[in-house]
Amino acid sequence: MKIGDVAEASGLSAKTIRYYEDIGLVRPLRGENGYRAFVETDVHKLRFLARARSLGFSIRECRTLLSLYEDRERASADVKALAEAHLSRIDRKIAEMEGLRGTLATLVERCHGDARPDCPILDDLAGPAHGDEG
Amino acid sequence: MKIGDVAEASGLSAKTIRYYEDIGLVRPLRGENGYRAFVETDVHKLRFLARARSLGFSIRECRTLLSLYEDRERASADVKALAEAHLSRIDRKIAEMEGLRGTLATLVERCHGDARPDCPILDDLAGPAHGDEG
DNA sequence: GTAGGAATTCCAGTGACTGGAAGGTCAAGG
DNA sequence: CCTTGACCTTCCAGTCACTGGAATTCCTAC
Repeated sequence: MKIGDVAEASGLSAKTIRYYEDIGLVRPLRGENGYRAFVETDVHKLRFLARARSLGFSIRECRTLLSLYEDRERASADVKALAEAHLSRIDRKIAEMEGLRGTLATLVERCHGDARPDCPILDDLAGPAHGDEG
Repeated sequence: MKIGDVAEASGLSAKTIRYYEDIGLVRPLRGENGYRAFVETDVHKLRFLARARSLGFSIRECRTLLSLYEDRERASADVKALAEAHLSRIDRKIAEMEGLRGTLATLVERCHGDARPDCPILDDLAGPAHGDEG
C-alpha cells in the first residue's frame, strides 16, 4: 500500500503519516522506487493513532498507548491509569473553560451592544472591578 | 518603569512583554542605557492584554480589542460581536470536550484495571466497534 | 574593583502538524 | 517514444504564543 491509500484508510493526511514516521511512530518499509510500502499492521497502528489523537491523547501518550497495545503481556491497569490521568486533565480543562465562559457571558450580557462607546466588556478588560484603578 | 516592575504590575513575564513589543502590541520608550522605559498607559495596556489572554482571546483578537479600547469613538456593538464570536467558539470547544470526556469515561469504566491483558480502552482505540474491520 | 542582579540581544525549541517548492515515478493515451 | 497528470519523494519554512538559554552590558552596593 502506498501512502495515499493508507491516508484514506486511516483518516490521517499523507503529511501527518510522514510526520509520524519522522518521529518514529510507524516504520513502513520502502519499495525499490523509494516509496513507502505499508502493510496491514501499519494501517492498524495508524488508525489506532488517529483514534487516540481524536480523543485528545498527546503524541507522547500515544507512544505509551501504542507500546502498551503492542505488548500482549501488559496489565490493563497501566492503560486505565493513563486514561484516568487524561480524564482528569479533561475535567480540569472543562471546568476552566466553563469559568471563562461564565465571565464572558456575563460581560456580553451587560453590554448593550449599540453605537454608544461605553462598553462593560472593555471596562472589565481594562481593570477587573477593583474600584480604584487610576 | 523598567520591565521587571511592569512584569510584576501586569502579571506577565518579562519575556512575554518583550515578545509583545516584538509583535507590536506595546511600544515602550527607551532610556539612554537602552532599557525599555514604560509609562502608566503601557502598564494599563499590558494588564488589559493579560486579562484578555486569560479569557482566551487570541493575540489577533487582542489586537482588535486593544484598538477598539483605544478608540474612544468605537461602538460597543463591535466589541460585543467579537466577544460573542469568542463565546460561541468556547461553547463549541466545551461541547467537544464533553463528548470526548463521555467516551473516555465509558472506556475507563469498562476497563477492569487489573493485571489481565485484555483492555476495553485499547480495544476501542484499535477499532471502534464497527464489527467488521478486518 | 568586584560581586550580584537585572537588563539587553539573538537563537533555538515547544507540539503537532501544514504548506509549498523542486524533483522522481508510474500508468494511460496518442 | 513522448507527454500528461496524478502521485510519490525530500526538505525548508511557517503556525501560535511563548519559553529557555547564551553572551553581553548596565547599575548598585560593598
